[in-house]
Amino acid sequence: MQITRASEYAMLGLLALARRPMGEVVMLDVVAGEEDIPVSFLGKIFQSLARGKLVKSSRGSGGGFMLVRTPESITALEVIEVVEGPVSLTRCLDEDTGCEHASGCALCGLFAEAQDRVKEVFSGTTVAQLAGRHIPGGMVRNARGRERIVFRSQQSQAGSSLAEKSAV
Amino acid sequence: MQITRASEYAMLGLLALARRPMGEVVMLDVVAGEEDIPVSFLGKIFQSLARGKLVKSSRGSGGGFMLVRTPESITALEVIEVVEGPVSLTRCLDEDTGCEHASGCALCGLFAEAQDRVKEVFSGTTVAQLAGRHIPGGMVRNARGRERIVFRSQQSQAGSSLAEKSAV
DNA sequence: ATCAAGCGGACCAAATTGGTCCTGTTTAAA
DNA sequence: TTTAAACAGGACCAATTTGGTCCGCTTGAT
Ligand code: FES
Ligand code: FES
Repeated sequence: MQITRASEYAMLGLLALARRPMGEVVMLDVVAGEEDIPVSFLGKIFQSLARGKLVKSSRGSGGGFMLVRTPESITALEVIEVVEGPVSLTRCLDEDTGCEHASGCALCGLFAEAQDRVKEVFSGTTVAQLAGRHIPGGMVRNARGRERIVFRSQQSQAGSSLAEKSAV
Repeated sequence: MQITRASEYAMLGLLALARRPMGEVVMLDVVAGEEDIPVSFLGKIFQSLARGKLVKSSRGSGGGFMLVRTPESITALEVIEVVEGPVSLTRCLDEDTGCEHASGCALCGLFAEAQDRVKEVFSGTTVAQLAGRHIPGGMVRNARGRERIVFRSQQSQAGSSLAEKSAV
């Protein structure tokens, strides 16, 4: 269950759609600009999202992407699995390759439990919930070299040294 | 928090030591043979374990490795962090590189929660607990091409198609 | 017809994974 | 005091994954 940039970008992209009225079509570069994601990479990711029936694409002038399901019905786990495939915390838990050490291996049980916990977390969180918590892109993003405007998160993000940099 | 082979081998290696009377010195190739791990790779891993003060090595004839702490006191999390370093579920949670999207990002909170859950699981399990559940290597291992002797795990490992292959 | 968008595949560099191998050093024992 | 057994450490390696880019194709609206 490794979370790569692709999953993160997918989630952020969906959040950008979720912030808008349901059914609104948004162009790729708008989303990419809003969340500061390389547009060509986001294109790839939204292709997966479209294949996974989470968004619908329309081509040509006036085209773009829209949500096909309500943000409340899309869980983070779905998003991750759509973009990363059926991933697992370790190769031992992988469906096809499987565990070399057979069924007696205590580790498999431990790993499986840990994986279940993270799946619980992700399947218990929806895009809508995240959209509610998310401060829209333009305000917050670091943007790889652009100015950073940070205001204190309502989530306790303990030990973050970002607090001092506020209001710069 | 990606679990690679190194972590798995480290755990299995420690289990091999934990099965023996405390303080017994075991050679690398014995452990490797017991758990079916490439001996040269296991050597590397045990170097980390030694640096992490989980095992002590002695060189020369009659040398090998021994536990320096009781199996009850070593948590799975410690082992993983010793061999993998301070790993995180996603790069956004990485200490140094950090999160590009600053403190307002709702995803960070989600990822952090998921990561906390898996850390809970791993820090709540000791080598001793696993050793109790683990069927010793020679009986169970698949051994990349060697014969496989499987008997049903006492852990419910649901959906495992291995059951049919029992007693082959 | 034409232009604006996404589609899809080829391609890419860098990092990581999962090792091997060789040259030490240390230590016990012949 | 050799000598052999065992780990230490570093160099090296191939395969895979990650995080993208690019370009030509198709689709759709005007
Ligand atoms: S074999 Fe990898 S954990 Fe059981
Ligand atoms: S920036 Fe990666 S999750 Fe917040």
